[in-house]
Amino acid sequence: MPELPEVEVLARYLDRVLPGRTVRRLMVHRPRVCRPTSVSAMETALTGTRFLKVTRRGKYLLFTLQRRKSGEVRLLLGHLGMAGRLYLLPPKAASPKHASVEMELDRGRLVLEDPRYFGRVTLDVAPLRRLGPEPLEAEFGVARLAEALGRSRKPVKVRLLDQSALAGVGNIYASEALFRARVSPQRPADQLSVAEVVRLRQALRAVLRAAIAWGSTVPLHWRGRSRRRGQLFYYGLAPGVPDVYEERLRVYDREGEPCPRCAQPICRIEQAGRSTYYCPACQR
DNA sequence: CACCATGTTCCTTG
DNA sequence: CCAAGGAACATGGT
Repeated sequence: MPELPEVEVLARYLDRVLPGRTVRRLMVHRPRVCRPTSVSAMETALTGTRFLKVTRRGKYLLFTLQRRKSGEVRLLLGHLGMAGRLYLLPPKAASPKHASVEMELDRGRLVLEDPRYFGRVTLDVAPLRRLGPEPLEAEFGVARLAEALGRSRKPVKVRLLDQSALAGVGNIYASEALFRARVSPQRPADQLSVAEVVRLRQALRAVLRAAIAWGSTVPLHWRGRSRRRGQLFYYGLAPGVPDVYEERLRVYDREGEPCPRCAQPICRIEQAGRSTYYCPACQR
């Protein structure tokens, strides 16, 4: 689920629903998700604060909260890891099996459901300083991408996954962007031509923007009632709804299928311990 | 049982 | 300094 577009879609949704609501109680089922912040520090810092806004940086959710009396503002970081989902539940609904953190609000509960427990909810904002530029910002020109790539001889696919070089690109969209740019994932990052960097920048932005426009690659499903009354909540895939997740991806998880451009079979290789999908004929 | 999985960090080896 | 590899985190799907 969660790369830049999915986190962006979720942040936009939460920013419509959370501002103004108060954290009544924090329930940390897995203390690890807060590290290095302690559970008690989290409780002290968050209980009684109000959401001001929800934004995104890389794959992180940024929750800005304010304490009413003092006006003190704090930042809470959320990360969905590999499989995390964040959504609102009605006040009395049962906790999901793998809820790692729940926040009881004035109406309902904000739940991080995360079967693999790789997700984070923490007051430690240090990870933000290590992030590279945002690929969708206007300032992210060819020069910025060239700068991110030019300092590394690693394969360009591996470099794209480095969050300190470029923020928000994960394993799916790295493959997809390289395919659109017709650049081989195995090319050393610092050896792309200017024309290739131009294509890759355009491809990255197109792929990410398309996924956001779609509503994320994994279709978001909304349960509950009226959107206007804030009853709506993100719940992932609804039962019986076909998973159109993969239909939009051109190469990811399509080993052996015909390339949509030249019909040669898509290849899967392993890079830095992770799968890369590409067309050896189109991408050089 | 085996192998794979949308992420990040830390550690070792060269 | 860099690159590359592995392990750890923990669970579920095929």
